[in-house]
Amino acid sequence: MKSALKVYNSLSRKKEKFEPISAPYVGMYVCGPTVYGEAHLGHARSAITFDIIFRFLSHLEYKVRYVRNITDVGHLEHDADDGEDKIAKRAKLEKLEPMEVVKRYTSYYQTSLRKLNVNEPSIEPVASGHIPEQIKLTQQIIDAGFAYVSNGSVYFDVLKYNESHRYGELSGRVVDELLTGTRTLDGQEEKRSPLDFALWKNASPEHIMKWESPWGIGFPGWHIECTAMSNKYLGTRFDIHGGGLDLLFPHHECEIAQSVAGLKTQPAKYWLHNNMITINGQKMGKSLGNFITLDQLFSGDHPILEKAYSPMTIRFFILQAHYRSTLDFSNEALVAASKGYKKLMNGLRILRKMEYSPIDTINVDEKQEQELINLTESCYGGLSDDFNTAITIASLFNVVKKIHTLQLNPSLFNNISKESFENMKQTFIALTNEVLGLLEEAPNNNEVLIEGLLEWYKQAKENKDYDQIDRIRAWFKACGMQIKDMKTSIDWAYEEA
RNA sequence: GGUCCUGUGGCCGAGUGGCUAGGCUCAGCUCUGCAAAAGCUGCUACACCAGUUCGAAUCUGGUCGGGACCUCCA
Repeated sequence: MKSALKVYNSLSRKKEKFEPISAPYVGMYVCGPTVYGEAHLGHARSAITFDIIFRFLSHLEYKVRYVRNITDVGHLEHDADDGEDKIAKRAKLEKLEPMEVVKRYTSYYQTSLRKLNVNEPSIEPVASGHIPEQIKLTQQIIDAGFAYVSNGSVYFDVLKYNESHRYGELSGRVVDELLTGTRTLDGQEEKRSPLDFALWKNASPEHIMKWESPWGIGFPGWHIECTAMSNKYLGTRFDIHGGGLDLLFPHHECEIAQSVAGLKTQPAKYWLHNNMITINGQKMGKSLGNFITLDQLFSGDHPILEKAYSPMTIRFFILQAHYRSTLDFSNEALVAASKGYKKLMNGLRILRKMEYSPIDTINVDEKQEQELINLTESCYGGLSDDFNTAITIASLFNVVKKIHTLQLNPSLFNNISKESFENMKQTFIALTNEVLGLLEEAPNNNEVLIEGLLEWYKQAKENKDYDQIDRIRAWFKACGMQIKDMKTSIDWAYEEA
């Protein structure tokens, strides 16, 4: 199964066989969020996409080191020149220390992802914690002759780089075309070419977040952090680099250039990009202001939300589409996802308790046996084909149908072997829980259930049905609770014994 | 304007030369104290035009529509 895994590589624009540089080890770097605002559905898609990849590779027994960064500095507003640091801007706006902003939104992001059952990456480095590495890498690029110092800032020399390499190999862009299409912006005088991007920016005195460097006081450019941190934790060359499709250009293109220029190698073997979530046909994003935060989804507190959607519903919704397709948000689609998710969980509940139990002599029917085997294998087929969770989920639903059939007609067990049943059961549970990360969400109406039981208890008391009373008390006890009989009412309490 | 992606049934969404995707919705049936669940059946699916082919939703060309990137963005 391991050898059959195929992934779509944005660099080659083809599906390729997945062969790690040094199996069984896999290094994966994914661009995480800039923590200057609440995490939204788009963040969830990226996180879940690479969570699945992380989980599936681990499931295939690769030893994966998954690095996902937190950008807490260096992201500029507007354009790359006279823009303001996003974090600093937000900090001013909220009258907070920049690190307060970072802390708040980092924890918001992590908490939301935890609710979505996204596993934590192996390493989650922050840009501000890697300033020396970024300075060092910048120096290496200067030394290699691909960057220049200008007015206290350092810029990557795109045209120079393009003489010996190809700037645009990932995004399919051509430098000449980029030049003609470039708008003239203010503050470009420092740069030799408008395509040049900052590796290090000179900080003005009022700038809040700044560090010392060989070129004066400043802060790192946006693209350099990912190259510096991926290099630090995964080496100069690693297996997978991921991120949102919107990061492909210029961010990932620049990463390649930085790595090739400063570290003399292509950073990643496979480049994977998840597509966007759209709302009314348009990309959901910060810039358009049409995003829905994860908390809003969970609480339903947003004008366009008709109701609240549980984290697992969101996860299921995202997994029902392939990660490279755009996925359109709508209440209707979310409601459908919610029901589909519950159907899958109901199947899981039945299967968990289901044992191989033929009622007559076993007489394996070749056709039914093969059908069951195919059903089980098709569940893997989806994930193995560029992590196509949509296909895997469709297959899982076919298994659910089979589960119901077996539950209704246990005599069908006679026609299948124990081995293939157990294999099906194990596969279903493993893929659903461990790989897709879809867990059961406990019903949240326990209060109602307890009230109902107390009502029943009261009835039993009135009827002096002591057997019934004892039984109900035992149920409460089993839940760490006890019933309190009072003169005028009945209530429950936590058992203190 | 440039580069790229995309258009699938009431809705969402896989597929990519011949084989039922799947989920949700709606209608009918079986089961059923009622209901739900489950099962079965059905609801003019592949934007349009032309071509390649024994055969195309799937390949090629064109038309129309939608989107992404080119500026911060998952």
